[in-house]
Amino acid sequence: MELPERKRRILKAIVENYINTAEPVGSKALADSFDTPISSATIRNEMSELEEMGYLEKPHVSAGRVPSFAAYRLYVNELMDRHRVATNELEAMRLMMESKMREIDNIVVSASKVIGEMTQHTAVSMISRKGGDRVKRCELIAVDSGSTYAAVLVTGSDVKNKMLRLAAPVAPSTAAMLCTALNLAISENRLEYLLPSVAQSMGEDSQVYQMTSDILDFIRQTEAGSKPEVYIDGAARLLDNREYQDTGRAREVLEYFSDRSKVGELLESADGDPINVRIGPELQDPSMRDASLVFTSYQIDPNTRGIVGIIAPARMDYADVTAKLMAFTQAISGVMGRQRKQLKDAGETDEQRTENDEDTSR
Amino acid sequence: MELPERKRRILKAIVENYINTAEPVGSKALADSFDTPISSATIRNEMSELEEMGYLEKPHVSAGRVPSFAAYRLYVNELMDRHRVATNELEAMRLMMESKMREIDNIVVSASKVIGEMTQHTAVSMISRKGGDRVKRCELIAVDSGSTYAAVLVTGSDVKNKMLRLAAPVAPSTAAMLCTALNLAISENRLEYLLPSVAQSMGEDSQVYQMTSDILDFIRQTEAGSKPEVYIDGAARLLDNREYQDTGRAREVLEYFSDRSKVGELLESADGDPINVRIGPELQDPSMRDASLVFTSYQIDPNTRGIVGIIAPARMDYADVTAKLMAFTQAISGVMGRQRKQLKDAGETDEQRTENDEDTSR
DNA sequence: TGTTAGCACTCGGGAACAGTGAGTGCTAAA
DNA sequence: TTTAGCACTCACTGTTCCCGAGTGCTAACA
Repeated sequence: MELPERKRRILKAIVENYINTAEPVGSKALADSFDTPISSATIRNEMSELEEMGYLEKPHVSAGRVPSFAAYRLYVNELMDRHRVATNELEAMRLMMESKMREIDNIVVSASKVIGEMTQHTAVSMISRKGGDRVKRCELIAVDSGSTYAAVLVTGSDVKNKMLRLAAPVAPSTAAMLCTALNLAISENRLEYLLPSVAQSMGEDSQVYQMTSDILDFIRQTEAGSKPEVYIDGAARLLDNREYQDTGRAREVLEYFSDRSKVGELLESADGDPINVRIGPELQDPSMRDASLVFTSYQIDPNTRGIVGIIAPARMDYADVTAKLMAFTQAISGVMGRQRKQLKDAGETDEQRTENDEDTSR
Repeated sequence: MELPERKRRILKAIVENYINTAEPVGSKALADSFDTPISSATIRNEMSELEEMGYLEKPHVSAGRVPSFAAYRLYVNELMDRHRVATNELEAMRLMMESKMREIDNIVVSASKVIGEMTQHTAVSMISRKGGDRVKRCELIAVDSGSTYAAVLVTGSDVKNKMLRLAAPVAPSTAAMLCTALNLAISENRLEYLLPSVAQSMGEDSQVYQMTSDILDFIRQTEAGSKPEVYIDGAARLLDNREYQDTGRAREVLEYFSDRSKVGELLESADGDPINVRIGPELQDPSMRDASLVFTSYQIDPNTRGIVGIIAPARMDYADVTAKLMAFTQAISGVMGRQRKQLKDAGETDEQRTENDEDTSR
């Protein structure tokens, strides 16, 4: 059931007005803001119908109307102007990205910083790896005289290391043997037989047994996929919004933020859309009831993608935020794409790595 | 100039009263709270003298008095009862530490969580390494067909790795040679001659040159000491305090928190004292003017120490907080000590690693 | 039939105001 | 030196009142 044009225009105006002022909007003020002359009475009629349809709410009888969550949803889906970011803003973002990427050695952190500063909202950012990376190889490196080793795991796209502190030294030659056995087990995909066999040959009390067990744990952990790290930038900016002037509310949300895994789950839910918008109740969490999350994802490499978004009151400038997020994704994909392409090209021409490449890989 | 006994008792009572109620304390209420009968008029006289001496302040003429920062300082230095933590609380802490240490793989995070939950304040925690760790060895590991290597650096106490993405493949044998050269240069302490010599033999455009340069950067970076990671737990708890009901103030402090390096600097300033207390203006930052920081440090290994503390309004229960921090340090040093001792003992008896050991090294 | 003008009604919020009570400083007596 | 007494201050609270923005309804109008 399509909303008639005039209702759409009115609803859009109400949402935008409310986004800007955070105050219930009344019929009179709204009538004035239209260029086509239309009386406040007419608007009142339309409003009361929109209210019946569930798009508007009255805080109390003699106040104006406030958009419902359904209204925000409709606004985002159909009403909102998908405006482009001004070129000077784009330029600013590009600059910001460049400087941030240089100064901070992590794309996730940079992403949240850039988006946070651009939108002046709380930004969240994380990296999501598709599937657990299979461990391809393992190296053992003696750190000191032999009672500390570092286990280094090589996966398809990453290298991880972990210190193994042993209760007694293990000879380098023994470690080397263990390493060979491990790599054999890895390549033959027979990891589960390794521990029993070590137990048999060396005994369950041996340092080697302990070591093997630790390494296997480490491998399992790595393949299970590390819990993704979630970064949050500018949580304090939340307090700038009228809806969080009440410390109780603010506390709830900040508390929610501090449980990164919840935020991470939310972000993981990104579907194929370029921009995902979750409004208020759609976030499924009471403490976030009057907030919205807008986020997008970008490819970092074939099985890694970054997700970045902002969390702000449901009354937020969706048009602005989505535009900025889009611009960001484009910019970053540009950088990434160029980098990947370079790598390929370079395979033939052996040309020098460029500045961009260096920035992000650092 | 020593404060007479009665003034001390009155000041102490005022501070403690204010800590509990967050409300200006008046002469009458205070007189009642003393067991030795003493009239409110007398207290008024004493109070007005204490005010002259700079220990008390009046929010306005007909309110009670509020302790000044100087009063807090005096309270912490001389007046406060250094009470011990109740044994059941100690037990709770021990349990908490055990579970946290198991579930979170990082001592810094655990420390802040435990202290944060114990005190119900915002906890900060970091690790500070004495001096840049010298790199002792370097390994190169091929990740894929040769265009990606991982550089693994071994320092006295740690192992770090970093991916080197190359524009063109480098043969494993070449990498091995580079590795040997690197280790030679490291052991002979002649790193600065390496790059020029690679340039000469391989050319400045070569992948090996690029690789060497990246590795040298990485080494330099590692030896310079990574910027310490600072963890903050329960920032939202700040909002529970009356002094941060005002969102403006709260925002300032949260903003301050988000700049970890500032917090880190503060913590680094720990001197030899078991407990450090920085009250209000002593924090040297306008946004922290009415907050205090109480922190302590504990040894992790010979040149690594952990620092943990809490940030809360200047009106905080110093006695409680310091006691809890002390208890924490003791507990953690106990764990660490046992671990170290075990390592040594184990050298002779080759006994199994214990649970504690495993917990913290994970 | 849809739109508009007019009107009575609602109700949150701000201003004005008075009363309360916890607090103070001062003075004079114990 | 301490204390009782007293006058004074002033934040805070509750009440009342009024304003005005906003609504719904009705009747006139295009």
